[in-house]
Amino acid sequence: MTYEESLAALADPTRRQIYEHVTRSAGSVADISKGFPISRPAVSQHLKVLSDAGLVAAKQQGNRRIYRATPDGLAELRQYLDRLWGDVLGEFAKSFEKEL
Amino acid sequence: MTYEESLAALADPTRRQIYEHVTRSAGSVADISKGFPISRPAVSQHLKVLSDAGLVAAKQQGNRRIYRATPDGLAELRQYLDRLWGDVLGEFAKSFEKEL
DNA sequence: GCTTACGGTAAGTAATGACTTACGAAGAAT
DNA sequence: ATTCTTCGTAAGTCATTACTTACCGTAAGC
Repeated sequence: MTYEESLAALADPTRRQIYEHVTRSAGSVADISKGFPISRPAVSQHLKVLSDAGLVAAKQQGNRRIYRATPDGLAELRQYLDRLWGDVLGEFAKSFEKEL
Repeated sequence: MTYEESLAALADPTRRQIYEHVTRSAGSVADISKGFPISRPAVSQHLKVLSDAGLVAAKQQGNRRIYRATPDGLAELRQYLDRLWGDVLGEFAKSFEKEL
């Protein structure tokens, strides 16, 4: 569960769409698959990547697994970007000083 | 210059390293290439992707191009993640209510 | 019991993309 | 003027990965 994994997980367009869907409403794999033009195993594989990144988590409910979004992976990613943001603003300010 | 581009740009490990390097200190393509085990054209291609995403920008200086990090692309990405963060926290809270 | 629904995993394929070398254009230096 | 540096781009190669179909285990329904 690192920010690298979250970054790689959200980079793929369809996987990002799946994540956004889960973000808005949790559901079983079959439910989630309904809205996408790819096969159910493909969705399952995407959910595994999202799960490894800490972006979603599954709760077993009888025969089905309910996937829902978790804050963990996203929090890590936001923290990393905040660090970058600080560096960028710092260097950006320094570049102005040099130009004067 | 969309958040999708920034996401895809930062997903690749070596490209992310290049970006972080530029973040800390601006420099020419040759300068940046010094620290990496890949060819100069490869670095150039990575810089193009970063540039298209609005993460870096080049300033022509005679024969050389000085690349530096720009806030634009990173700002878009952070904004997108903030939107996601809100959705995730909202759904996360609702899931607690349901369990009680 | 048997069958049906759910979902993870294996294996194979096709597309994407990260790299290489080769080349060409444009400015600096001698 | 020509030589050298800088850097972008084209073309080709190799690895990664997103997808497919096929299969298996497990729980629910009849």
